[in-house]
Amino acid sequence: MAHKHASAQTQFDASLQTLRDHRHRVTEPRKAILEILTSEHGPFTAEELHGRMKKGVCDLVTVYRCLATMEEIALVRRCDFGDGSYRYEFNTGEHHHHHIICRVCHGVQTLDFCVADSLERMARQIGYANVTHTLEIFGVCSQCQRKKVLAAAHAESEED
Amino acid sequence: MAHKHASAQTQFDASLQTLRDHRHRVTEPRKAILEILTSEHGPFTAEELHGRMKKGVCDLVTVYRCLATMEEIALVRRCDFGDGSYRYEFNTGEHHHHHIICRVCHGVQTLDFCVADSLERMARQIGYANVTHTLEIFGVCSQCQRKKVLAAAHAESEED
DNA sequence: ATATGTGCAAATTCTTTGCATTAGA
DNA sequence: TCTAATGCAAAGAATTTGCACATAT
Repeated sequence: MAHKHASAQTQFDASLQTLRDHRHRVTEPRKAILEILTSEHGPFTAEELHGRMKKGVCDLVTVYRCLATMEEIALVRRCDFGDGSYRYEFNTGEHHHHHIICRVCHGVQTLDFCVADSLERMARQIGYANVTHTLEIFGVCSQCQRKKVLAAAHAESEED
Repeated sequence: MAHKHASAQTQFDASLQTLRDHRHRVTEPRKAILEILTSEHGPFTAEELHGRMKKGVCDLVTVYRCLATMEEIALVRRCDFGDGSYRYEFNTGEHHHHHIICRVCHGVQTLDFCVADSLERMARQIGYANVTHTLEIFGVCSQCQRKKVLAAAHAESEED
């Protein structure tokens, strides 16, 4: 229980090895992406990742291609927050978690909670193999609730 | 336990009322969409819905607009099966369920199982209001597993 | 009567693809 | 060396928007 996450450095090194194991080359763009994903928090869109890289490391197209490759070998997981772009996060494998997204401010919080076991067990029971899942939770965060209450106080004619 | 789902007709009628309650008009395109969603199974893409409607009822654009309106008032739920388009299903409210999608044949099966309670309770505990979630499960269905085994038997040089 | 909803066309946005060039193993 | 990876430009696909016209309430 001391430290349940591997260090970012360890994850980064392991991820490069995973690339090699799958006969994929360890290139600058791939390292840059994995560097970010193993050291920073939120899941990122391809564009956000590209924006976070040092200028000129690679093209946005390459980011898309790298992420596709990484998803195939389960190095990253893809999330959908429902706003039209996909987001990617490092796949820690065992230590699975989910996000709760505020529908108002779009803030993201990580939930250290996962229903994977029961879910995937059930899927296997009905004959599925290689089971994975995506789960996102949406709500309105406490801060945005407060703002809403204030706004409602001002214009109280809209509450149907 | 006799019949836990409301009849399609009941759901349809109630959905029209929900439109009225929100001061939205009950139009032909909206009726056509709700007709399909309350009577047919799978979640559908905007294009699939449009294809299922009688010729000439409305434009595809209108389907998109109707679905957006309906999602806002929680008449429908949007699902993402990870293939680039969103799918919509009638939101039965209480009786929540999920899908398991075969990654190979893209078949969809409904799971009469939901983790909503524990999830949403947890989200509320940490201060979120108006909590919802999306959950999709992916796997390889038994039929596709069988085919894969056969294929592997033929070309057994590719297993890394 | 009139604001809301719709059709058509065109724009936007995200993501993918083709092909010549570069660079890891 | 030699195949996999990348850059650039352009295509593709899903969804959204603008504006004139139609239609529920």
